[in-house]
Amino acid sequence: MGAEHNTLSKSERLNKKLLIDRLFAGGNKSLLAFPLRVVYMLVIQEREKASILVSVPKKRFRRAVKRNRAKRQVREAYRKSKSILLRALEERGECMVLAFIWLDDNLYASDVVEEKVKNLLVRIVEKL
RNA sequence: GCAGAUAACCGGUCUGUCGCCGUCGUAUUUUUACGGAGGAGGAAAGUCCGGGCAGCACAGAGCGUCCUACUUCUUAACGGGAAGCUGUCCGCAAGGAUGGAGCAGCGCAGAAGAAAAUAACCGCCAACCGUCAGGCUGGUAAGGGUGAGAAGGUGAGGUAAGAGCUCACCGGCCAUGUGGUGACAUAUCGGGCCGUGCGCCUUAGGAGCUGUAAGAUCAUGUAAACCGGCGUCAUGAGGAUGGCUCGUCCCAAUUCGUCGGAGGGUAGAUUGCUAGAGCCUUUUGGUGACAAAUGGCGUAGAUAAAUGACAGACACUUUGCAAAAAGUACAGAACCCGGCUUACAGGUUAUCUGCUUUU
RNA sequence: UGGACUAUGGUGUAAUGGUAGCACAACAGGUUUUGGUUCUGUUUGCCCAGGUUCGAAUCCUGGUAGUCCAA
Repeated sequence: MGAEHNTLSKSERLNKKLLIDRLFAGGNKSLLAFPLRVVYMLVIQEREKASILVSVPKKRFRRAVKRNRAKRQVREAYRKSKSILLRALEERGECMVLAFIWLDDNLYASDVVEEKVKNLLVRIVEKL
């Protein structure tokens, strides 16, 4: 696995209820790049270096088609640019859990979303 | 040609790069890697009906409660569908929308109006009283205004005035005949003949409850819940049968303590999970919904939830002389089916209707 | 995913199918030197669209928005 293989398999998705509860319980850092907010937390040891979760509230888009599109855009953007984060984590030997939350009522073009995700990842790496 | 009606169908295509989820094959101890084949809808939506499937409950009868309600069919079933009957409304038409068990009995109907059902306010007529005004007694449903609804309708005869009081026609009801499986239609006859709406009610048919987050298995683990034994406390005939009654069943139940048995919940994994009242072709039966037979097909299975992102080309629509520009609907499986309802850019086919033109 | 329910002035909340009330708020006027209190008056409503009915906030159907429950 490297920068050449920009995969995003099932094991990189966050689906453990306990971890999600801890992530949103409070006290964790969050960054904002409108229309996205990211919440992240360092964890001790997981199978993957970083696992993510994308959330688009039903209040923002009532129709499932638009919700799915927003989630797919964010996932795609993370898949393309996750090497920024992974390299930094590998240097420090730590693991991380992230949650992306959609905040706006409108859809955006894919390149805009990708730019915002990159921006967030770079800022996370800076703050480590 | 234009404008419509009905029914059925489609609802973008191709190429490249990078990915996601099952599955199959090969390699590999596993991890994993490579390759093959596949991967959202007509509504997947709303969750409005009906069923399958699963768990729990369950001797039975009557009543109650709830649902359905023109007829005949269709189906696993339905409140759906088909074909018909009949009333009302819309449309020049093709057609469309919508209602329809029964009326034996009972109740209600604001305001208005004399009166909302064993009708006399005004009016009309007659007798009596009075001085002319009028009063009083009786008859009268033709006229008046109100109202959603006013005592079958129209005409003629008749009468003091009127009145199905009588007659003709129309409507309605009863009986009989004919046609139809039937709703019903139609013909004849008869007696002078039913106010409207809603509800109760009556009749016929039907309905156990919960839902795949059901349920099953595994692993961790042993509770204050369950079962049985023993002891103990107070009460003294009850408890169960989904609302009530009858009937039936239990003969002990309840409190606390103790011993033994059994294994519940939470988080997780696997399963349930996709071959099913399945889809397509042809033929036959049927007006049709649909049914039967023959042949063929293998067709998503996720779980904080995959089926995608980007680029290019084409196609279609609108604007435009052109170049070109803008746009390409509604919408995302969550156990599975049958319907219903709602949303939907644009397009195709068939039959039919109206108008117009030509032959 | 499965199920239950609600929608009435700016806010909270009533109404048996028959004129939509009440309280607070807002506004205007009176009282007061002024403000408050108080008195009088006014304004603003049945989620949307169909249907049943003589008549619908109420009954029925379909939408929209919101709330709750199971986990």
